[in-house]
Amino acid sequence: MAKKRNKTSGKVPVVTPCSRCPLRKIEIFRKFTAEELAFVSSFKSGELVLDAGSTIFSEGTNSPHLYTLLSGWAFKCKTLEDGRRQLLNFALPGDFIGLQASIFDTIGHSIEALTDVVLCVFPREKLWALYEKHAGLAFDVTWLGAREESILGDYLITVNQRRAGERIAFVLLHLFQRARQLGLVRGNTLALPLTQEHLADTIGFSLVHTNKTLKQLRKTGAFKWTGSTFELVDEKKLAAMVGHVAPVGGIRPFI
Amino acid sequence: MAKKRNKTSGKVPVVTPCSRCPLRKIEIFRKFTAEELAFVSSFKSGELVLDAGSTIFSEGTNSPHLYTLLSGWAFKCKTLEDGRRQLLNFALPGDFIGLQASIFDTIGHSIEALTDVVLCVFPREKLWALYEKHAGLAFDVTWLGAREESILGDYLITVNQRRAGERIAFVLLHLFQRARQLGLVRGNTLALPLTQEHLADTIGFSLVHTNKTLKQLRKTGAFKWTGSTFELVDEKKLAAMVGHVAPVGGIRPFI
DNA sequence: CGTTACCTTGAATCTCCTCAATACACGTGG
DNA sequence: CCACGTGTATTGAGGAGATTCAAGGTAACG
Repeated sequence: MAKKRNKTSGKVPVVTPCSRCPLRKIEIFRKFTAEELAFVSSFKSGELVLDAGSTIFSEGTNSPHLYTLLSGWAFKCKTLEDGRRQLLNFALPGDFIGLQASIFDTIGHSIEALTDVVLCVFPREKLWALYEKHAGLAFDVTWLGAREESILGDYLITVNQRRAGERIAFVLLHLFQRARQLGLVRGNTLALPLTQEHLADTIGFSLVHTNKTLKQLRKTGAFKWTGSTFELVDEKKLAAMVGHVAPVGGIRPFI
Repeated sequence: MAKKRNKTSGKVPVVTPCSRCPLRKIEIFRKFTAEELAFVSSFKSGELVLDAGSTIFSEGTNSPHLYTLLSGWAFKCKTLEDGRRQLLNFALPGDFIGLQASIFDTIGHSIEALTDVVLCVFPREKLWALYEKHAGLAFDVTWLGAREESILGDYLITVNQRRAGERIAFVLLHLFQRARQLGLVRGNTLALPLTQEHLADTIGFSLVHTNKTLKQLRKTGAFKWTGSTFELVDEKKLAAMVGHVAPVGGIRPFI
């Protein structure tokens, strides 16, 4: 893990200015007005670089900061007394992290880095100024919250009503599509930084059963997944297993 | 069902003005400033009265209206091709209905009235004015969205990681606590307008298994539930079965 | 008094879980 | 270089938990 750090540590001292944010080039993100860009630039107070496996937020705590994910993957999860845990959703570049903490003064889930990550840091106390001065950005924040709700609803029905194979197909397709929107897919191949245990905790099955179901799914030839390399061979076939995935499409804000 | 209508039909012609909204008296709702109250009053364009069983929103559609629930119970649900369905969350008086439709231009779930309901109607097109002129109310909208997300997260872990008995205990306790906050509980008794089938579709079990598990739970004596009357006999005992329920507490907005 | 909606129960079956063991890749220290 | 621990993936066997099918019961309503 220490070795991995080297990959990013060279960039650490230089904070990416919002005007040159690499995410702004991605077409699914909406364009800012000059005023909005100026505000967001002043809103951003720094960057946080963390290793894979780090905890970004702990369930039940609070923080003076809000984050957006600039690069890397993370996931939100809740843990039960006896150690069972549930992954709630994944965070990919452009996603907002810690909204609940700002709004309720305590966050209902932990957030953990799945890969090395870079986070943009915003002081929570200025969120109010955003609402007062930039209705468009305020609307964006609501949009991002509503999107989380929408994704959780999709997870809830998938994970509660579908069989093992369908659940796995849903999660894989969902993540692939989100990653593709962000330009993280080359050809049909994606660096998918999940273990089977993460997947098991997402769909609510034991690791063993997840593994056995995955074995069945691989036989269909719809995808290949070895190590951290995921290749979607036949998207339609995978989609057919799911029933339907209603992606939250359209142009989206990213702060 | 037609008979039930009589109960409310006398009130239909008279639209409750926001200044005399009965919900405003309930202490968990935050107080409006005079300006906010005036804006909300002008924002509200009418009331919609529907019988139990009516569909308020259909999955995948849109509407020129936003609603808040003034009285009665409703639930949000998603349906699969083969008819399996998943209840996502319940709506009680003061809850916002149709936010997703306003934000994404299409709603990801249906909403159905569980009892006869009265809804306050707001024109969607004025939502933007709310964001521009009343940052406080805009923040409230975000708050309500984040609360939905928080509740869905609780459902997701409960329904995915806990056993049958725990799931049922969670839902019953959750609903009881929400209803109590709204003054719907007399003594320890609540009019709970759910069937066992609704409960089954909430927790993700078959009706048969839900019924059998419920039978076991009743033996503990923690609650009584016959017909639409629910009595919480021993709250601590019920809470102990759940593990924990983290209620989204504190003062809340209602538009 | 028949219909409808909801609740209850039993029996057979299948899905998924737990326990347990093995295999492989990787990095560490001897 | 090899021995070892650690994290991840894989496989088998037996059992608990949930499903489905099927039948009956009760209360409300017209």
